[in-house]
Amino acid sequence: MRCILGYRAVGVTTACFVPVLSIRGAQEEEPPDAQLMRLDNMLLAEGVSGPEKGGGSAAAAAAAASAGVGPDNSAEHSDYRAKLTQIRGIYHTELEKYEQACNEFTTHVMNLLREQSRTRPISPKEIERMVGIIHRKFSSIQMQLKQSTCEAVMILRSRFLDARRKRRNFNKQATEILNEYFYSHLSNPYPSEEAKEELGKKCSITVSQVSNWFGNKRIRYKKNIGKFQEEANMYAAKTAVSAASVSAHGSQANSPSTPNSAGGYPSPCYQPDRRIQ
DNA sequence: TAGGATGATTCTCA
DNA sequence: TGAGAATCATCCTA
Repeated sequence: MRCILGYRAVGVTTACFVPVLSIRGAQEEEPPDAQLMRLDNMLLAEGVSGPEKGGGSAAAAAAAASAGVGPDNSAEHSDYRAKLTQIRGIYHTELEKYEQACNEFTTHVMNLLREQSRTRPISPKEIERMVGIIHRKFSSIQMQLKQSTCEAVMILRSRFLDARRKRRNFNKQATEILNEYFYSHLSNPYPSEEAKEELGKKCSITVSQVSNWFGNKRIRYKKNIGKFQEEANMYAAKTAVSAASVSAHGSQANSPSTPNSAGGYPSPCYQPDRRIQ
């Protein structure tokens, strides 16, 4: 029996159905359709069930996206996708096994009834009822499989989100780059998507991390301008020196990503009277 | 080890 | 949908 993150595939043998083939079994309630539908929808949304487009990993990628995970390729993300693919694989294998077992068992029971029909009369209704019982039993086991799969996906997802919460401080160079951009655009510290992408590349972080950083920075700057004054002056001076150096050499102004400073951003524009409102 | 710094998440609003 | 604000969780340093 395989186990991923506490997910155990429910094994199936025909033996486990023999004791329940009784009239009492026939009177058991139908599996709740609403619950089954919810499980089906969830498995579909998670990319576990449903049509497989471009392999399980594609479905898992879609599921990762549905888990609020951007299209980055971090180790955590690929690990998440790999585990989701594994869950998907097990789910489909088990589902096939159930279907096969169901068909085999139905045939087996039909044969038994045929044998019995030699000694006693068996009506088509009775046969139909037996087949119905078998199918209902297998359906309830399928539902257990779906429930286990949903649980496994939920556990995987929550662990993934927990992992994301664990943070690492950006390296010094990345913080420098972000600060340089922030203080040189203090009058409008809202980088465009392109700028965010470029900053992300330079700092080896994702675009959403850049957005987070700027969001945090704007608020924290606004809340305590006094505290950041020194930092602002430092970066302003730094950028001014870079700009002066560039103009002295007069050759780097056309660099694609470094329009006005060695840090790659426009000339310093730190002006105490032009800050975030 | 306490407290500040910092990245991430969530909620609200325009 | 992006920004602001509050908050959480972790890191870092004295």
